[in-house]
Amino acid sequence: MFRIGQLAKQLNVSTDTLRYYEQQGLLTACERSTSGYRLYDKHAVDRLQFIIRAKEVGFNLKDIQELLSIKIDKQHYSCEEVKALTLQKRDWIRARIAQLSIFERSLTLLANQCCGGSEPADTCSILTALEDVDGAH
Amino acid sequence: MFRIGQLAKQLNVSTDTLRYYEQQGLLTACERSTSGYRLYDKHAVDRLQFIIRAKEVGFNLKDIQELLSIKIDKQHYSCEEVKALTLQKRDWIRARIAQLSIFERSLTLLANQCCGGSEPADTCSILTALEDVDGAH
DNA sequence: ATAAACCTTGGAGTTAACTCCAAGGTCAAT
DNA sequence: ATTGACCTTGGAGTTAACTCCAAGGTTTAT
Ligand SMILES: [Zn+2]
Ligand SMILES: [Zn+2]
Ligand SMILES: [Zn+2]
Ligand SMILES: [Zn+2]
Repeated sequence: MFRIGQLAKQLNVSTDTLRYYEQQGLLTACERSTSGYRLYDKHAVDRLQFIIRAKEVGFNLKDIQELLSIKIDKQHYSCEEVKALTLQKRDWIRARIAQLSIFERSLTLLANQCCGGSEPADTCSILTALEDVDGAH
Repeated sequence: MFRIGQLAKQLNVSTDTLRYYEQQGLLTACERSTSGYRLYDKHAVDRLQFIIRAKEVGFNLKDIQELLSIKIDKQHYSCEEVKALTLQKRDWIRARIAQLSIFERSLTLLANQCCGGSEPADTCSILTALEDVDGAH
């Protein structure tokens, strides 16, 4: 049994983060000391590790809540559901990437057309492209 | 001269958004009617159009503030500065894409390893990959 | 005994870009 | 004269995941 600071240090998160996770229902201390200190055991470490890993692959805390409730009751969930969650998140990320890629291309195009010189920006093609009504979209 | 609702409708934004832009110093009404109504002219349309275009290529409102202050005083800025802003934003977007791509690959890998069947998730490879201490990173 | 390091709670602040609301004033038409 | 559409302000709420703070209680070491 160890206290919040020790768990935090062990997995390199802040104690504030751990209290936040508890508040979000992700990771509750299994016990409290007589003075009210949170006490954790090895299972808590595993659970926190799971949370951290899930974050590393792109799940948000809401996703992770779902994953955790599946994890503690695997019999009552199917591979199908877990995979669906994973693919759904992947698709969301793909959509976000697609949007950002459009931005990236637009900005690259704009930058390529600008001379980047030190003369006044009077005729800067970036500015005129953003101004002009007939800007090709 | 027209009022906020007409400008909003013309460029398909909400009046709340326009008031927000004013509060952020992006677009101020050139005049107020005797009763306090915001009044805009053609220049305001151009300016709002500029803001919208800049958003469409990925600039945020803070970037756009900078672009606008360059735009209204082009003599005192160089192409170099405008291009730098553009490239800087592009690089930021590239970094974000890179992070998301890592997520995307991780999730795809996880999904590929899971059978996705309707049997219980007892041995689901996605869950075990997130649990196992020796998970290859 | 006392200082340092740790813990508690509740609540506010952060970022971005809005969005919504309440309470009230204005304007055009019927 | 009264409806309805429009406008004003100020302020709160939204999302995500923390982060920071204050005021106080606990533990450990010297
Ligand atoms: Zn140039
Ligand atoms: Zn230029
Ligand atoms: Zn399976
Ligand atoms: Zn599976």
